Amino acid sequence: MLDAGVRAFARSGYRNASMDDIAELAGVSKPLVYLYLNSKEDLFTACIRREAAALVTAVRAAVERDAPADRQLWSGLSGFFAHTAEHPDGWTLLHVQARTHGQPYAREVAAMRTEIVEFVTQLIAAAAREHAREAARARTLAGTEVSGLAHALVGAAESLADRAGDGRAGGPSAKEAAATLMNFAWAGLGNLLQGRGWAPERIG
Amino acid sequence: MLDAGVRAFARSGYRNASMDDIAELAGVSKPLVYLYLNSKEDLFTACIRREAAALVTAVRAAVERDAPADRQLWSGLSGFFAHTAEHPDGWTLLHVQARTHGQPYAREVAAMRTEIVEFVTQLIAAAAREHAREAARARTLAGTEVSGLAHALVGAAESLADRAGDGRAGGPSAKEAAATLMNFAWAGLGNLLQGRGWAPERIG
Amino acid sequence: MLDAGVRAFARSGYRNASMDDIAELAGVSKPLVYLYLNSKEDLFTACIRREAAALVTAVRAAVERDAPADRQLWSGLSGFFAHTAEHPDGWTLLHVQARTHGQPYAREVAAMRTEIVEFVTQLIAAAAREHAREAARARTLAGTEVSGLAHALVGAAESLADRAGDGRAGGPSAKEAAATLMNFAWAGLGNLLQGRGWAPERIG
Amino acid sequence: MLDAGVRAFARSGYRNASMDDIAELAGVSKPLVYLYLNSKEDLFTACIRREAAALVTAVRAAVERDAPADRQLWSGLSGFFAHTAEHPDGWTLLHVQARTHGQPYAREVAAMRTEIVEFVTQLIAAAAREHAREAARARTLAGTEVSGLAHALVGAAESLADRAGDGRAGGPSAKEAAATLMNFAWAGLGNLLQGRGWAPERIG
DNA sequence: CATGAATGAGCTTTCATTCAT
DNA sequence: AATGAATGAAAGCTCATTCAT
Repeated sequence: MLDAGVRAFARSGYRNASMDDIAELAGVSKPLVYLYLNSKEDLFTACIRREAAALVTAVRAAVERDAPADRQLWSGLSGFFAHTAEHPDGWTLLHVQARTHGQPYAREVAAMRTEIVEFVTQLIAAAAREHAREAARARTLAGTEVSGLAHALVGAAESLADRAGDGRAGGPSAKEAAATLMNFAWAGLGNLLQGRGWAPERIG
Repeated sequence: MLDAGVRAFARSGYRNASMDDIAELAGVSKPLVYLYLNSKEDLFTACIRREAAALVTAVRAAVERDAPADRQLWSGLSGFFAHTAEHPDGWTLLHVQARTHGQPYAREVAAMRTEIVEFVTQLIAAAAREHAREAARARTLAGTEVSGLAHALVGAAESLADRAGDGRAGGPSAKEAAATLMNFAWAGLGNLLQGRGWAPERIG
Repeated sequence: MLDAGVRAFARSGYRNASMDDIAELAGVSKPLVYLYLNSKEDLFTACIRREAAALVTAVRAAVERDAPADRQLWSGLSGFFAHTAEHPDGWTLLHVQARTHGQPYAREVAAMRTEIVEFVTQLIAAAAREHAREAARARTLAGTEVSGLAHALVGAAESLADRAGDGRAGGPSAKEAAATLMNFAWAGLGNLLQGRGWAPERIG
Repeated sequence: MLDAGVRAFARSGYRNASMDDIAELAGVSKPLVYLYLNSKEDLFTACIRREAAALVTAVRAAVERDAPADRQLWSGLSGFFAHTAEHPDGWTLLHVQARTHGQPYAREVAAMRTEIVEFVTQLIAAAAREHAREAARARTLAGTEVSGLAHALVGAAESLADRAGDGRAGGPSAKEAAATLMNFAWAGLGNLLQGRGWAPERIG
């Protein structure tokens, strides 16, 4: 029944998907939907929560604990791309629809996002510590720098996931996408740690 | 009058924003809205077009022509973040709402996005050429690599712009966001050019 | 200006014809229409009155006074068919549109119709008197009989006029239509006068 | 529910009768009307079809098969007048409203009318054959003459029915109206068959 | 005298939501 | 537990009508 909701909401949008459609898609009668999920808003919330939980769970399960930080990040990204590719409706629901319809829903996915960003932040911090052990003149990163990188990384990942779900099959595989992203992000991190970050020095 | 449309659509979504609301917000009567913009769909299209044009214009104006490629990219990003921060409703309209409601609108912003991605692609290619002049053992980038980088960069920028418009003031300034992104992407470009990309195989 | 009204009302119907259409058709601005004819209802009424007057005038002018009654009737019918064929919009306005939209307008054309029916009634009565002078055993007609014939005659004439205006050119000419009608009506009158009317005698 | 539609449409006209009015008249809520009859147009069509079928059925039932042709015609006319007098709204719907509002509806009643005209045509032809058996020097009628007579007869009948439905009680009864019409038309037929038609040339 | 600009009111249609069964 | 039947409320759109110029 939630399946029907996710699918309908993802494909038609919250307003366009009617409760009739959803009930029919689920193969049950409309009042039954109301019995289990009190209202359209509640149904939408329930769908979002389920998809958010599924996504977080998938990413968590994909992460190779006890591996080096970069490897953990890479495996997490792989898991993320694999899950969004396998559940395009769920991803659309979270990343497109939930954001489109005001506060209660947007907050719901914002919470999930924060969770992921924090996880990435910790990985980056761990990587920085690892790096510090190995390299001599490593500098310490400010919190905002780490957080900035994490946000950018997550943002780029979301973008790639959107692009993959655009319907054109034959795009990059989940692991390829993850590798592409690591190429950019990890290099940036390394440079930053060695004091070779990019800066608009030429400005007054 | 378009202002009212942009604001209402951005905040309530296309379906939820009623023509009554928009008319009231614009301080005019509903029939007047229909007199100037023939239908709700036309109004939506007009809003999207205006905001897309404004954004592209702003970015174009911000780019420092004749500067080195990285500097051009940075100034363009700064302009982008400055504009989206100053016009959060316009940005939401383009990036969230227009994508949510079917083909005609999505195509409109897809065109704008393509324009920007191509611009970034050219900058990256130019940077690669500059780099080739300076560094000895620079390798040539494949077209897909450049394009991949451009997409990731634009995607990350969009994400950061979203975050900035979330309403929580005190986020990073436009220039800081641009610098973060440069750090994220430019280093990746450099590493790629020197054949030092990240790859999962290196790890256990 | 009334021309435009007649045409628009006849072709689109009272509700479908908008004041915008009419003003544009008349080549003037809408407020001007309101200046001369206070409202849409007044405009409609004015159109009906004009067309009714024109029709009655045309029929009156066509009647050959001082001729025998049958000849008068025939010439009147000819005039009627000629006028309705030449002014199909006017005829539609009177016979279709005015009847469709409630009391005030329906009454207007009912008055005109009454006038015509009375005229026909008098002609029939005159014919009866003429007949009485010529034929020996003529019987006197009851008022209801005369009136019934007049009504039927006028009704049949209206029907033929409708059929003629249906757009298929090449129908019978006005004079032919009038002759056809005379064939039926006058014979019926003659038979009645000679006591050879049709009656359901066989019923109990 | 169709009753309400017929009544509202007949009295107010298609455009003037609002779905609110109809729903209220039917004692149900507006959405229910839309549930059963999909749109105003469909409701109108359904009303027309029902009334047309009812009228045709009533006329068919009234005709005394196996009686002589004139008797059949008379009984059919009686049935027609009786039905229209008993269902004035239905008659108005068919004869006034359906004709006023464009092709799909007009066609619907045109079909019914054709059916009736053809029935009358056959009766007249049968009468001519009967007449030929009895009278010696009967001439054969051309098809156009028969058809013209049928059209005129039906047209006159329609007109008389309109008059009866005008609301003024005390008009002629159904049988009287039928007799009047028979007098009007049957005599014409007889004269025609005997070559004694009326023609303008006979006069001065 | 004539009009461009503006609106109040109403119409058709849809949909989330609820009872009686 | 499950549903067919019904509705209140609202939305997009149109049009007769009026001022300020």
